[in-house]
Amino acid sequence: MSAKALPYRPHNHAACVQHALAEARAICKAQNARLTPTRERVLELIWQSHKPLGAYDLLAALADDGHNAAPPTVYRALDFLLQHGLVHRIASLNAFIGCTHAGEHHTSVFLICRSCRTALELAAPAVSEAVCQAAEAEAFTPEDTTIEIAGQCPNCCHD
Amino acid sequence: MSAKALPYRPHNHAACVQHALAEARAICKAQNARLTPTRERVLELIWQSHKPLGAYDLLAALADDGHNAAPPTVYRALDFLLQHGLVHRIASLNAFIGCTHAGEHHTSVFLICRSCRTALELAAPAVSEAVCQAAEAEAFTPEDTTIEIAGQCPNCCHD
DNA sequence: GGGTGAATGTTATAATGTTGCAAATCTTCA
DNA sequence: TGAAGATTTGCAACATTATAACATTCACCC
Repeated sequence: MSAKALPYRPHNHAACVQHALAEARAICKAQNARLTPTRERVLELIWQSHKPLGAYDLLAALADDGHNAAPPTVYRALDFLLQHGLVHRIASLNAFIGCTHAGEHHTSVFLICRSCRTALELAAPAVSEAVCQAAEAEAFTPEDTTIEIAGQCPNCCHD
Repeated sequence: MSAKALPYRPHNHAACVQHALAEARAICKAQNARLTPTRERVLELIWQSHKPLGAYDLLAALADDGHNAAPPTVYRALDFLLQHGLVHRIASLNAFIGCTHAGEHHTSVFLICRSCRTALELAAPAVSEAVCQAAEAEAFTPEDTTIEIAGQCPNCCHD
């Protein structure tokens, strides 16, 4: 990863997935959390693309595996992955995507293309900073920040 | 309105509502849009508080009015109000709130208290600016921006 | 190898949002 | 006026997203 692996550019996506899984294993080990087969499989499925996936998409994918799962199975796996910072929930889409900054404390900004549905996660410290200041000016204590920008990615933006 | 009518401070809320309704009528007139009784009633209900309301809350409130409405009634009214910039949707809550900057072009930031559920809408130009720059740096064309900060408002924040 | 807590399976249901079509209402213009 | 056309509403069914409650299985630890 590192250095501008833009999701909408061609790239070795298998490596992307492998990297994410390896990092997840390391993080879970460090936190003494159990990355069970179901949880790992859900994470892998989420990483199959850079497009956010719905819980029921994941459910269908598990069904294709032969795993006859019910909704709670997926939601529980997602809760676990969210809790450990391995995936993010995209509120404006009711969907989930792999975290590209797992392990680091960060406030993410998501650029979500309405054409190809690819989502790019940015750390965007300047945005975080501005948000914190705005909150502080209102004596508000931020706990959780949702920043999602829908629009056109460079690939899909034909003026 | 104007000059810091903070929603979590005591204020003449009836005036708040009246102001919002008057402005809505003016905006619709100017845009040649029909603010029908149902639409106006939904807007008024949304303005009953500074807490975002769910579509089914509105549905229940309409039922209390004696208006035996089905979900599409509410969702259509909400679509209209959204389209004309009279309300906002809070994606992280699946809920709706009156717009305090109706008529102005703006990217809003919402400060949403997890304790009292009050939501404050800010114009926050510095945040908008930072977001635009982050998007531009990725050659991304923003169309719609969702910025929602959950946390504790000054009233509810007891260290 | 039995006790304990975590994880999963299973069934049902809640909450949120949409589609499609018919009836009513408003607007327009001859 | 009054009929054509467009907008709005009523209504029934359904689709999607998420959770509750309880039983069962599994992993771990002595």
